[in-house]
Amino acid sequence: MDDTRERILFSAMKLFAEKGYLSTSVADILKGAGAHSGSLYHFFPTKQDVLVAVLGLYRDGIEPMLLAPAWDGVSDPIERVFALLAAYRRMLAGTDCLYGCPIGSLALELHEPDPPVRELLAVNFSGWVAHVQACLDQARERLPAGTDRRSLATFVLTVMEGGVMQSRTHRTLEAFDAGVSRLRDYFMRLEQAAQLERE
Amino acid sequence: MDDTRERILFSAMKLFAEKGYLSTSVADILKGAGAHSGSLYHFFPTKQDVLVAVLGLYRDGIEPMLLAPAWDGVSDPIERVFALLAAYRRMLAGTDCLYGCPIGSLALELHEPDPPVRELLAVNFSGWVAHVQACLDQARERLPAGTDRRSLATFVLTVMEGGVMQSRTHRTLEAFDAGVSRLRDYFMRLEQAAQLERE
DNA sequence: GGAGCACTTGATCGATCAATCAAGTAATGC
DNA sequence: GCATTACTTGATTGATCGATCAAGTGCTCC
Repeated sequence: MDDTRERILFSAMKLFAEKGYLSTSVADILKGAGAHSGSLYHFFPTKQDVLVAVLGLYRDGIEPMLLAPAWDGVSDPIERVFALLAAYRRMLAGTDCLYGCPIGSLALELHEPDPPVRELLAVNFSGWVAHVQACLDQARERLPAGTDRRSLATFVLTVMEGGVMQSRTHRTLEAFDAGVSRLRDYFMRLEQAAQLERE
Repeated sequence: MDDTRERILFSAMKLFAEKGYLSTSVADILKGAGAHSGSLYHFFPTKQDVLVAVLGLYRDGIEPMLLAPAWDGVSDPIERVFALLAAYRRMLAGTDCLYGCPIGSLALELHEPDPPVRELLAVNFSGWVAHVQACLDQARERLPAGTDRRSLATFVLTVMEGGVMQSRTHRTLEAFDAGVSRLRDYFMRLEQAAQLERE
């Protein structure tokens, strides 16, 4: 079959998200893919190259797999930011707070990742932040003058990842919801301040 | 010697923070401690029990090892919150953004930790949040009436952990600093709002 | 001084790991 | 119809893992 490479890739993606990179053995990946070790090593020089390919899938999937469904029917740029956070909340809620953001998990699991891996983790974060910043840029006039929108977009990712981490640990949505509520409050105050500026 | 147990414990603490739990072998711990496997297994039934003991050290060390030095000479309760964040910033800066919060790293590395481990991770987070909330309670009158101070304290940990994660990945303090700046801005606006309320 | 206990030493175990490789199959190009 | 290339199969390798254990050391208490 021609799709062996893809079956291996998606099996690895699933397992890395569920059990992490180190706890997933090559044998696990092969079992999930219905393939044999020779096939995996035909397509990928090492296990780490499988990870690199998986991180590439995430990078390329941000728009079509994550943002498109999350933003379906949501046009307001600031609401889109919170719709994205709501998508992560659904992921947490749908897995009893077991799985949140696979990139964040891998980023902290791999303490000193080889350059290509760290690069791809960083690219995934940057891509996410860039899309959020595009929303903020669109809502530029609703934010106080001089707002550092790149910094604010980074902050949104910070709140998401920090919330996911705590919610996974406590197995409760409380920390994630607290983060989103506080971010809501912050945005509300920013919009209020911008409103006052305009008067 | 009587301190073998302690040497093992502190060697494990150091290595878990540097390389994570899974990437640290029992042999690594023994080498760092100058001990032999029989000694380790005399004091701890399994490697996981070493982790449990290390997490206990962190839990008991929050006040004397983390807060006391961070808050030395800082009495204002809200400044204490940011002094704590500054301590983490120093940790990041002093290690080229390699090491941030060991609890956060372990929390995301161990995807489905055994109950005692997850419990101790959660207890560490809760203890940290409780101390921050104590600061906020002290500054109660400087915050808007009805502010959920527990939620706000959780938010502070969220910002710290999310910032550390990104800064470690990018090997840059930018994301961490962005988070702290935004949190500063948020607190400033909260204090302003409380000020207006009082008039 | 001897029994009992706490702890150390280090060889060793079976399991599991990522990775290799020779042999085999099937499709393509000429 | 033959050679070439792409891919599959699965046994196997050596390394490393957490954990065990029998033997030994040295202290304490009576």
